[in-house]
Parts: sequence; structure tokens; C-alpha cells
Amino acid sequence: MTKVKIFERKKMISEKPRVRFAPSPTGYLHVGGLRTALYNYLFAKRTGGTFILRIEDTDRKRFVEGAVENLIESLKWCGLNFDEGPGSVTECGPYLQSERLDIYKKYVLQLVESKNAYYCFCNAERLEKLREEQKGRNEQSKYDKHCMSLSDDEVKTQLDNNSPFVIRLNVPEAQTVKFNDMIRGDIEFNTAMIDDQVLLKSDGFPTYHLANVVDDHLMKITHAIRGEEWLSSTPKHVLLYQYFNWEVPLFAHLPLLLNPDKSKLSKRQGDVAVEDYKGKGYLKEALVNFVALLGWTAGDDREFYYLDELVQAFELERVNKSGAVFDIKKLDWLNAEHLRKKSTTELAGMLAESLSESKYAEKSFSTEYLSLVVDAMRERVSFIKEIIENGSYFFEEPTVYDEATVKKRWTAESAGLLNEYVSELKNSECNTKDDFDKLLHSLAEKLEIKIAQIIHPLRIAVSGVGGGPGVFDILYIIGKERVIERINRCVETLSK
RNA sequence: GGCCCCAUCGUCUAAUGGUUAGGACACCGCCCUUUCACGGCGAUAAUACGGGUUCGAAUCCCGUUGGGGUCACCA
Repeated sequence: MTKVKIFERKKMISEKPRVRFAPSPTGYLHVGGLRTALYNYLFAKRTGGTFILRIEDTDRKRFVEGAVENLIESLKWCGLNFDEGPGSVTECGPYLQSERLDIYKKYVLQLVESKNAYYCFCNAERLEKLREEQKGRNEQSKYDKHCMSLSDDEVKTQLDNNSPFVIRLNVPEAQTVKFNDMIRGDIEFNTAMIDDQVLLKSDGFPTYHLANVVDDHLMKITHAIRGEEWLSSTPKHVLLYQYFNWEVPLFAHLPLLLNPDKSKLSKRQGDVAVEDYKGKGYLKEALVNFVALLGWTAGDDREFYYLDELVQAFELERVNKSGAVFDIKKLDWLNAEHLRKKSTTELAGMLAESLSESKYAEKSFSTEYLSLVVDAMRERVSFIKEIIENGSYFFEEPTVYDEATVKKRWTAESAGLLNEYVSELKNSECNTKDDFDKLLHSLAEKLEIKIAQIIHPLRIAVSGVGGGPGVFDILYIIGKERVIERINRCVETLSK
């Protein structure tokens, strides 16, 4: 026995790390889950290890149609491809726990055999009553091991009668369970505080605790990297490893992602699903970059990373202990940063897609046109859709003119000056941005006015608003004919 | 409430006994500029509190306070 253990330990150390992201399929990928998945992925890729996706679907009451597919899709969208997982055919599979029921049964029976687990036939009423009594006495609610004293014959009779049962972990009375956490160091619990956890439910499904330990062992997981919410149930898992006589993996409990009020990040206080952020127009690069920085830094001042760069820099040892507030403002900033680094071609494609979902869906714009728009607008937005929102004049003629801007920039001479410019335009080629520029400058010189006197009204006329790209960029992009139309319309409207 | 974890600017964080406690986001101001941005420069802003240990503590120890997690036949 001892020999085997030593052999296993040696083998494990020499082997490459095997880590898993083990979500329950609730219907979507939570950003906290994304962070856990990401750290697992980064650690695996950094160390040349294996990243495994295991679906913890042992709660039939919580079954959600399509949840697994959705989860995988979100993971893929973020670029986190797993090496092993649903669909993989390996000696460690299948990777859906609901397909591994026989395995858990086999192992839990082993525990019953060794008296480390026992059958329990108590019904819900008795348990509830027990809990209430304990609560009344201000005690911790814990199962009273009532069924542990059942004789083998009594158990057999109950089983023969098809009585519903669960199998419980036999937790020792008062013993210290110690384990080391890679992030938090040594942690110990007293078993007096630990309940005789149900391992196998009456529907034949395992609970998380059993399935998790059995699978981590069978799938040769070397590092269990998971959220801090699992910290308090870790002693149960350690106990299970001891009872099975299996080597305990290394644990790393990640700090939680928090709401602005510091509670655990939840749906109630904003978006938590990866698909929500995708839907709002966040780039996967930005989301991944941002989430990576929630609880980890390389130790330098760098904040901009692509996924492959994170792989190069990531160290599990540098993960923080304390929870991190999910600060949307910083995400927005990173989104803008990533947006600006993208090629014009890619952004034009994204703009076309965004346009097809907008009120301009019926209109069509050439790639060349959209490329010009993108380059004019990219420094001014954090999201692609903002190009449409803030630059509507690239997609339709302005019909209203921003009141504050008009008040500030439109004077009695404006209409006349714009008319002069129209005349000049009609007699010119204006094939480049520079042509528009030169024409305006020479006009200003001729009329002996400051260029600002005409440039501001011109902006109002072609865009309807006070801000945006350089006027000559706008003029060039929308073209001479439309510039003339817009000036005429504006002059007419504002002269009333 | 029991148990466990955590504690540096509003937020994310750096500083592994010796720093004017650094950076980033946000906010504000200035510069650049025909606008809005981008960019540049600058300002405000933190070691929760109290005890130790030490020549010296954000850093080590203890306590207090605060926050969080967890106490299911959910994960």
C-alpha cells in the first residue's frame, strides 16, 4: 500500500499538470466562471499541461436545456479551448458527470465497505425536525449519525424493501483536517464543524463532493483551481481522498469577483453572463484581459495583454488573496484600447455587422466607405456601436441641429459664408480631403475671415453636432454632392 | 450565530523590514487642437484601528473592527 502511494506521488510530480474547469451548466457562463476557467487555462498552457472541461451536471432539478452547448460556446468565444472535455474520447472520459453514475456508485460502495460512509434512511421530515431542534438549542445543524448505528441486517432489510436512501460520509468526531492552499497557505478545520455530508443522493446521483473527488482522481487532476466559495467544503474532500487512500491534488482557491457593494458578484447588480457582455459589444480580448487582471498581476505596470501574452506571463503564485470588484469603467477603457489596436479591415467588418442590426439595416455601404468611417471614428469611441450612435451623419443626413452648438457657433453671417463655400465647391473637383481643406482656406483668405468662422457652421451643416472627426475628414468621406445638399438644407432650416 | 478566508487611494493593484508608499481606471485642471476625442503634463486620493517584535513595520505576531464565503439529497 505504501509503495503504491509513493509511486503515484512520484509519477504525478514528473507529469505535466492536468487542471480542469468544472462548472455546473446553469445556462450561461458567469464572468466569475470565466475568470476561473481562464486561470486554469493560463496555468495549463503556461506549464505545458492539459486543460480539461468537466461538466458537473449532477443536479437533475437544475437541468437547463442547451446549457452545456451555451457554456462551451462562450468559452470558445473567449478563446479558451479545452484539451479534453465533452466530446473527447479518452480513458479519462466521459466528461459529463451525468454519464458517470456507475463510477460514483462503485466508489461510494467501497466507502460503505470500509465504514467510511453509511446508508441513511432518514426522511426529510426527520431531518427538518432535527435541524429545528438544533437551531432551538443554538447548535450547529448537523446530522446526528442516527443511521450509522443500523446493523447490517437492518440496512439489508431496508434495502430489500426498496426504501429510499442516501449514503453519507462518516466524518470523525473531533479531528483536525489540514491542507495547503497554493494561494492561502496552510488551512485547518476541525471535523466537529463538518456535517456527515450526503455523498449519494436518493435519486442515485452523486453530490458535488463525491463526484468532484472521484473525477479529479480518475482524471488525474494535479491542481484543483477553483473559486473561494469551495474553501469551506475542502476538508470534506480531503477526508474523501484520505478514505480512498488517494493522493490529494494541490488546491488553489481563487478570490471572488465582487459587486460594487463587495458582495459576491451576482445577477441582481448587473450583467454576469459572458454572453451579456458579448451582446453589449465588448470585445472578447477586452473581457479576457480585464478578467485576468482581477486578482492577478505580473508585478509590473503592464495592463494590456492578449491571451497568448497572458499565457507567457501568468503565474499562479502571483494570484491575490482578496476579492476584486468588477469595475465596468475599467473594462470600458480596456475595450477602447483593444478596439484601437485592431485593423481597419476588421473594424469595418464589425461596423458592417453592427449596422445590419441597427436602424440602418436597409441601407448598404461599401467596405471602402466603412473603412474611412472607422478610421475617422476609432479614436473617439469605446464600442463599435458608438460609431453609429455618435456618427449617425455618416449613415443619414442630419435633420436636426444640436441646439447648444448652434447657439454657440451659428452667427448671422454663417448662412452667407456657407453659400459662398457651396459656390466654390460647385466649381471644384474635390477628390481628396486636402482639396476640401485648400478650398476652404483660400475662400477664407479671399473673404478675409478667420477660418473658424466658417468651419464651425460647416460642421453643423454636415453633421448636425459639435463634435467628431476633423471637418475635412467628414467632407471627404460623405463627398461633395452630399456636402452641398446638407449645406443647403441646413441654411434653409436655420435661416427660418 | 458557528467555522473559514480576507483587509494599501472610490476601484484594480505594486512595493516579499529601510521608497517622498509606485502604476492604472474614474474624476478634476492645464497643454495640444477649427470641434469632439486621442495624446502629453499635473492635481486630489490609500497602508482600517490598537498593541507588541525590531535600530527601523504597509510588510512579522496578537487582539479589535470591518467585509466576504460557507454551514442542503445545489454546485
